[in-house]
Amino acid sequence: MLDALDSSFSALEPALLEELAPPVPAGLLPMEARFGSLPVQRRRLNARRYLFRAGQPRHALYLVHAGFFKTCLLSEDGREKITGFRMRGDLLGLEALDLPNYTCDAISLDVGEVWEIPCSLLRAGPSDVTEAITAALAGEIRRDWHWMLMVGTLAADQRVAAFLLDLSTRLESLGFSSRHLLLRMTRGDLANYLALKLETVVRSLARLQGMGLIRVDRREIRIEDRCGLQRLVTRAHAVH
Amino acid sequence: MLDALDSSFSALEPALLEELAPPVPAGLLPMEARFGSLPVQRRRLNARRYLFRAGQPRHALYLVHAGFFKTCLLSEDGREKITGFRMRGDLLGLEALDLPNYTCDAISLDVGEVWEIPCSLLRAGPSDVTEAITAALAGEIRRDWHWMLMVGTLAADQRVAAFLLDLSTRLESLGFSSRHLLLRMTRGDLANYLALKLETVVRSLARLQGMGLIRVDRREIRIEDRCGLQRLVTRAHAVH
DNA sequence: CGATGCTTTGAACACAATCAAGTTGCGTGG
DNA sequence: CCACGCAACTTGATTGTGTTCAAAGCATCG
Repeated sequence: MLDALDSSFSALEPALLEELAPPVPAGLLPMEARFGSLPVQRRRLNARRYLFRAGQPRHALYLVHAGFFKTCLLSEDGREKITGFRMRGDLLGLEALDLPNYTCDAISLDVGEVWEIPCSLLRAGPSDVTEAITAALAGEIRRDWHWMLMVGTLAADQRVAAFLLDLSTRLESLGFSSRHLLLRMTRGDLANYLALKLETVVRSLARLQGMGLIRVDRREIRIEDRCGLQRLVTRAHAVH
Repeated sequence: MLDALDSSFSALEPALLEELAPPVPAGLLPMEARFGSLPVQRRRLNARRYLFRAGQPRHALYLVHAGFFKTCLLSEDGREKITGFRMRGDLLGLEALDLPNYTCDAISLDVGEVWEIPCSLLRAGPSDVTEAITAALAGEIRRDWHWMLMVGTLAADQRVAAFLLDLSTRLESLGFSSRHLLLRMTRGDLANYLALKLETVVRSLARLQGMGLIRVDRREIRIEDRCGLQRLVTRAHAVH
């Protein structure tokens, strides 16, 4: 269980962080180029730490530089929902940009580093910063809408396949391998995100492996037949 | 079928539009106050018209002043998804604010009026306009996330109940009755939005009526027991 | 080691989807 | 005005996918 609010720094070996933030094809990410020169504070986190929680006062935005995070919604009656997995180049806290407090939890899935972008910098910043933020906001909306489309129209196996393809694409754009994925989240997290049950995700992965589309070994996924996955998703019987 | 792109003006009786945009409790909506003084073009639409389509060049944002709209995503392989129902005070086109083209379709559900906000106005406008846009973007993200939570954690009846409660709240804030709802969308649209099938929505509405929570007469819904609806939603067995 | 958290697998069940008629309401045209 | 056609809606019977419940397997780490 995650019950400790621990935002303390931790001594991470530089080599480890390097591995988590390999040089991307284009060098620095656009967002990093924009903020790297500014006086942003860098914060390192261990795995399974809250970066922030819903309700806390929001005095900054966070740019993920290394590691992986999940953002979660928690309703009053205890229902929980992962709204997204965030990685290098993603901004955390965007959804509360017009509010004094965060409205979701942000939790690290492994060791990571974030750059803290104070609000003052956003308000007074040059217009290209404002534009970048607007783009990030609009991009999040488009991402959410595609999630809606996926969950609303695809069956379990297709959702899992679509997730793997999307993750593969995102990782590739960050300079990681697109064939060989290392899932940072548990099966339970994955199920929650895809609006399925843990057991269903397990069985879907097993079925995809049975079809020869992927190879599963614990948290490691090897994509054997990308086109086959794509076909599985698109030739949707519009099931479910 | 909606196959005609018709953005032409139509002669609507002023009285009809008045009825669709009653005086809200606070008078003018915040958004309207902000843009009402500026030289925005007003456009009237009949029912079932495309305001814009995915792929079209985006030269404006639209503020809904009267009527109801839906925004839809359409995947290449033909899957369709309604991403939201939009009403007075909502902005259309937000999700493409950083792109040259729209990424969704916006369709009127009945006669309506939108105010066209050209991009130039957004870029050069005063900072309070920028802030309002940011707030609208962040608000859309929060709305989408709550949709995810709902669809990911609630069973069919609960989703329908949650939808009715949300609609009731939104309509009330616009000066409409919160007890007596007139659905502007078909059962099919509703089902699509809630990630259910048409028949399931019909049966859910029938069940809610059977429980004495609502009264259904075609597109008219009377909320008989708001608390009961709320309880149905919150005391979620975390089903599904 | 034993403890814990995560994952896998099996069997039974339930909810929503599917398939198939009908019905209702509404606009159109005879 | 009624007859027609069509789209939206309702209802029933059946099926199937994903859930639920239960138990066991397997890593990691104190």
